[in-house]
Amino acid sequence: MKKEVTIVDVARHAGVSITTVSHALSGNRRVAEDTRARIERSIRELDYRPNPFARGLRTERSHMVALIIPDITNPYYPTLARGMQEALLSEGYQMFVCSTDGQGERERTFLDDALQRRVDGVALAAFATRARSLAPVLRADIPVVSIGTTIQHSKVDCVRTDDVAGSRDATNYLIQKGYDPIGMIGGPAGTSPSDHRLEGHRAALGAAGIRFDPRLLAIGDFTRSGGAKAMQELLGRKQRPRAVFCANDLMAIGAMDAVRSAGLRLPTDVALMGYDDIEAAGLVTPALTTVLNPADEMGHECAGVLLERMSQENHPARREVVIPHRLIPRDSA
Amino acid sequence: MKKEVTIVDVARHAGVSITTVSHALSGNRRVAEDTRARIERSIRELDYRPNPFARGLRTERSHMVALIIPDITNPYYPTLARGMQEALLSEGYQMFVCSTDGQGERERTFLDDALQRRVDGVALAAFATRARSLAPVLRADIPVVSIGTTIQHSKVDCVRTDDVAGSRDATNYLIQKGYDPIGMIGGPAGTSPSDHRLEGHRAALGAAGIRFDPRLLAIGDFTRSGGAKAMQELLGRKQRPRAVFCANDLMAIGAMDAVRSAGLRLPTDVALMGYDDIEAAGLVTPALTTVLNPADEMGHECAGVLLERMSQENHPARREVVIPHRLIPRDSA
DNA sequence: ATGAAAGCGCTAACAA
DNA sequence: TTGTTAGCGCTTTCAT
Repeated sequence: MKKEVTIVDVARHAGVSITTVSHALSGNRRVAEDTRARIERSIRELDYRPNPFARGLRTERSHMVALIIPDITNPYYPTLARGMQEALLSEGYQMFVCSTDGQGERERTFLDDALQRRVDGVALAAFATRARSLAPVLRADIPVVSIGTTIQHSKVDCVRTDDVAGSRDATNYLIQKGYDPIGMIGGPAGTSPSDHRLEGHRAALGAAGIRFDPRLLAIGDFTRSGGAKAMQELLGRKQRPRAVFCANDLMAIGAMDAVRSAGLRLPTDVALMGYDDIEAAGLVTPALTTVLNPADEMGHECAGVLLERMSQENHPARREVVIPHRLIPRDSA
Repeated sequence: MKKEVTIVDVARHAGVSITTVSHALSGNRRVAEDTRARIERSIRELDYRPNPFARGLRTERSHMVALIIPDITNPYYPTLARGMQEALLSEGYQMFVCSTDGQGERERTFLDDALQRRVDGVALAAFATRARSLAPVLRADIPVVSIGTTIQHSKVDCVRTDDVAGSRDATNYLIQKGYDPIGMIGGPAGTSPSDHRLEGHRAALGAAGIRFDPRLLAIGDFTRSGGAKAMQELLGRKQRPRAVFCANDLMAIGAMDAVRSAGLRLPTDVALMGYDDIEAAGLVTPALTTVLNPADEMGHECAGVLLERMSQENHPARREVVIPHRLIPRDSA
């Protein structure tokens, strides 16, 4: 294990002080052209890489952000992660991804770990999180962007789609197609995307003069198997829905499984809609009619919002970015 | 922005020296039971979190590892990433994921970034990488584990499945089912998984006394659209294959697309096999017959191998872990 | 346009 | 069993 090259080595090699090397690197003050050239040559020749620990110790910045998501095997999130990382990389930030995999307490664990590692920002796509578990992060003045959910706190930015409108559109689509009755598979109550998607669903029914019937609603956990179970439930009830709007694609795909195992046909016996437009939505048969929730763009926006906050001392006003959704008609409804 | 709590604050609050606090934290030397209790109480009361920069500056360890993968939207990799992170977290390591998205030069960029950030280990699932671009990492004595590919270097561990045997099994399965002729969609030549999967394919044909016909081979890039294009090519050739073994599931799914757009039926006109058993393999219609390449377990093993190397000073012998594969018969062949 | 030097918060060698 | 202290490699204030 040979010794690491430090700024001292570079300074000596270039015949300047370490101060000058530091400034040549950071651009924080003017350095004569030829001096800078000499320094750059030394850096190259010695293969010098500034030590991030020493740097961080002084500056209290890690150039790291944490992305906390509920389920990395839900293809929506890798796409989001990629969009976000793309934008961060170009500004010299790295990102680490924490998947809580449905374990609520892991969200706090991850938040804690992020704090401990002195991340410069946090993006949170969380179901279980209340503002309370964010308290330590906010106290540390670390920028937070909430994905998909508005968090009521003056310092938490938000990037989301209009879930209410998206679900209204979806349900309207089913209404216009003439399906009756129309059911829904929602997410756990109290999590914001669930609540909003249910709200939009009810709004559309209401506007069409249809009474919302709680017996046509089942609850899943946003996974495929959760969707299957919820669909089984619906199929077992007295009044079986003719069409079902599912709060995400994964549950819709699970619902397909259940419809098939019940010996029913899609979409002849039961029509189905999802939400997100993950890639699998186009792969399944029949291809899933769904609402596009542009993961890639969401990721980009999250990065943008965080970068803005991380770059300046003066705190800009709270931002709430709403990304447009779009209905994607396919074969399942 | 209030001042951070440091080890000095803890020491003062507990009425001991910072040395003792440090040792209470690291366990590197005995601390009297009541002293330790007092320190722990102070830590809790002050909400102290050791500064990783200061720590890293002294210890030269970041407790970070980098995972470099070719394509995060290929569902195989998120699963692998999760398996790996799971195992790392329990040992106090974090991981950041770099998806090169088919851009060969980004592999080097990421490697460089990892180096700069002083990661303690690197897991590399790379196509484009030659030992040469690993040189700086190896020079820095950073443990590297190669995923899926044996890299000829005494210090690079490897975790992989037996791709040759897996593809042999797959092709044998097609032979036994009586399909004839049997084609293949491979990956770019020169990348190890491609080469091995092709090798196994040819071995199976050879053992069955079937001559390998290069006109039954097309090359894709491991993506869905690449698979579709390759399949189109095969369908356009004079001798159309009756069954096609694809080097991964994503390409097999793409091949399905192509078969359908050509107006042919699956598996009646063309049978298809994949490799990996990603979740989508069970979702498509007909469900894809494939070879299980256990991503989760691979991730765990990678973490294990890295942790072992990172934990000890004495360098254990090079390790090559081979994870068993398994054929998953479904409906596409 | 450049340097000298303080100090960020920790670990570990040395001392008691 | 505990404490004193010298750095780790950098940024930045204050000088020149």
